Amino acid sequence: MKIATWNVNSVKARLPTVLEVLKTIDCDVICLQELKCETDAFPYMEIEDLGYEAAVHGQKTYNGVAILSKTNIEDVVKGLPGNEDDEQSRYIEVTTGGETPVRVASIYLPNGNPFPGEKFDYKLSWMKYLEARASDLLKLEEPVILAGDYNVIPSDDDCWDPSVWANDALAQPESRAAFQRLQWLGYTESFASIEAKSHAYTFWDYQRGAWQKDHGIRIDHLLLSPEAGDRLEKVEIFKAARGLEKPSDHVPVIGHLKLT
DNA sequence: ATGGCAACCAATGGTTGA
Repeated sequence: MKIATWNVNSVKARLPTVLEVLKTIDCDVICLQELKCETDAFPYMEIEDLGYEAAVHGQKTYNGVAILSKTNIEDVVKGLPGNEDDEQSRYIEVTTGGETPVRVASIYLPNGNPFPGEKFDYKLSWMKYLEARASDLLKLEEPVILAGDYNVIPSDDDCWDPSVWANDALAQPESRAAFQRLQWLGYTESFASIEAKSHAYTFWDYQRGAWQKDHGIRIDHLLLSPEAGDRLEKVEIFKAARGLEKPSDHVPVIGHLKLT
């Protein structure tokens, strides 16, 4: 199984680009974030034409997450369980995969800037609910994949210049600790576990020529339960997506799992 | 000199993102 996570930064504003990239990477499951459209406005037809079923949790203007799968999607959960009062569409979870079912979540974790402040508090609170849900999902003892834009730079080696990010919500010790706690629960951070490369990025700002200078950060991650982590074969960052016309500022991260 | 980009909604600018 090939599974990807990708923050598209508006599915409507760059639909041709999105469809082209999805065709190129040809994954079985795709987790999308920052749709910036309401659930009913999602381009279901175009996505179905590529062979995908779609589960969508959208909202007007901001946020919005989806999971696309080439096999049947079941047991859809919209919103982070336990955090039902959250009005922002940042979490969707499904079971898919056909004969070898996997539980998959598409996550758009709050940015948290400016730090410190209310938005940072919201980020940390959201991460606590995510940790509780992640813990519950382990009890399934099945392959679980928590995929998304975590808005966390795990270490100083995951950005081009730590000093630039020192006061940013994405690199705060509290953000990193909350991300680390997911791994202490038993989840494997795919890229770090088998690529072990520093200064590999998944996001480059539109500003200041960040892409041309390779001033990026690594904030899009695939976290795997033990049942999925054992079957991880390869992780790719589809960097070419950032060089296309009208690109998203994020690129897809793709995990290859050998599921029997 | 401390910005510079892009999307969105609404409106010819403000908000948000990372």
